Amino acid sequence: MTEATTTTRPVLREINDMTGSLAQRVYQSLKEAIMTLELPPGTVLRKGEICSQLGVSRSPATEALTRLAADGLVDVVPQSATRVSYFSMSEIREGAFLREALELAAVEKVARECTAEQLAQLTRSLRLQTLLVEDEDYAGFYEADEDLHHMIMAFTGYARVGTFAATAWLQVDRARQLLLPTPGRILETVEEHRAVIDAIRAGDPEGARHAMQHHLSKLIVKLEPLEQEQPALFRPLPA
Amino acid sequence: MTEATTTTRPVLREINDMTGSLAQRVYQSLKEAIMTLELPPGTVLRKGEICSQLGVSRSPATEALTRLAADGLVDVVPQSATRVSYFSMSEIREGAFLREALELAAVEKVARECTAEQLAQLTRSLRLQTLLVEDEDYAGFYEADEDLHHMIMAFTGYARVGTFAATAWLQVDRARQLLLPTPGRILETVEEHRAVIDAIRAGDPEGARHAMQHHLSKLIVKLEPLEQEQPALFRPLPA
DNA sequence: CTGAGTCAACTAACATGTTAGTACACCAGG
DNA sequence: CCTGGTGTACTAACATGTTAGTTGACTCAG
Repeated sequence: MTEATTTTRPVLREINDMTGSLAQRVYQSLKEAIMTLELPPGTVLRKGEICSQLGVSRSPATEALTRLAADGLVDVVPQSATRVSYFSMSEIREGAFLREALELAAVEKVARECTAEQLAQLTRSLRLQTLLVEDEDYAGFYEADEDLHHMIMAFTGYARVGTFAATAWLQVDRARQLLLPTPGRILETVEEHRAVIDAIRAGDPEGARHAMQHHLSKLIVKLEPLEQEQPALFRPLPA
Repeated sequence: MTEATTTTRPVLREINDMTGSLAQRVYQSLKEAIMTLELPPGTVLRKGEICSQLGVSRSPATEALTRLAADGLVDVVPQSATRVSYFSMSEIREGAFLREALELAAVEKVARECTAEQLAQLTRSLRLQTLLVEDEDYAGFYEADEDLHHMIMAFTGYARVGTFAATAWLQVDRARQLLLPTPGRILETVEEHRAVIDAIRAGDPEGARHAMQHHLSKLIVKLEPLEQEQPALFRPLPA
């Protein structure tokens, strides 16, 4: 009764229905929970808890934590503790900067050498987005939005660009969970996407670049106030 | 006498004089050997050998290999073997693309908001390069060259940009070991650096961007012929 | 009441034992 | 000679035991 139960709850997704090595699965499970804020910043991750909750030994758990540390999603205090990393506005800005650099380069390249089939896929995605907005299906729109961006990066022909961008984007994406989608913003988003795709269709790299830059600049503006609104999620000590 | 000694040689740098955790040190040691081609592509890395050569147990060795796999420097065949990854021209092009994207964004930002002190540091680096060229100190020049690029990325104020760029650049940097520095090229390099810094000094982001793009484009041209010249180092099977 | 010093409990880091998947050599059959 | 199956040796992946560094609570002097 009086015991102070801390974090021993079914927060982690079951790993049995996942694919890959155990370490890979544990990593995915933890990453998901961190990104959705089910494991909020500051949460202490104990190897023992992870092992018992997911039913694995310490080896895969250790590897998972190592990878999360590399991603910057957890902070390891040697010999002491591992915590979910706090938000940091400077890291969020940095992530946005990196993502912008990569995505602008990508869209520029795609505008220069996009095939008809690829263009058709982009156009199809845009039409889907329009439909989802009409249906007010926010979750679906969110997914279609991400798909479009992934598509553009995939069309560069460089497989790892997407991976890199995703890693760079982690801090931004996590913070984005705190933003509520508004109908007005979503309509704007579709129009911004349209501008990007129009420029790609026109084979206008410079135009595509600017359209994408305009699109991406909208997000960071929304994120900036978070530090004031949710100070608890941000680094208590800017160590 | 007749025994076929494979790879059991003092290829790895001693880890005792290094800092950080054992895993970190093993990682550094292996990475260094791979990047300098002392461990050429295709070399099989056995945990056991690494352990005995460096005098550590399998845990830190495993973590090191995991990180190298994440860097794309080794290919792990599950349950079977871990090999130093082969060169791949498409991966090299991809690395160059990523690095260009990041460095152009960086130099653009720096040109926009560079302080007097930072500009002085850049100018100093350029002067040093001039001296090193006169002395025909190629190794020193190589280092000064890298310093300049790191400096520019550091001046963005974003700590991880450099880390990201370094990771993206790994394949390119490894391939670069095969290029012999020529006096003519080095003189050109200094001039290209000068153009970049001049544009930064002038507060001309667009100009700095183009100067840097011109500079970076020179390298990939030199790398392209390598696939024909050293086919053994490239992927035998484009799996 | 407050501060430094001590110590016990807990953790990550490291070492080692165990399991299971892979690849290669060998052999039987065509 | 070549092909397909089988078995063994070897590896990474996983589990578990051990060590050593950190933290925070407790003690006791000021």
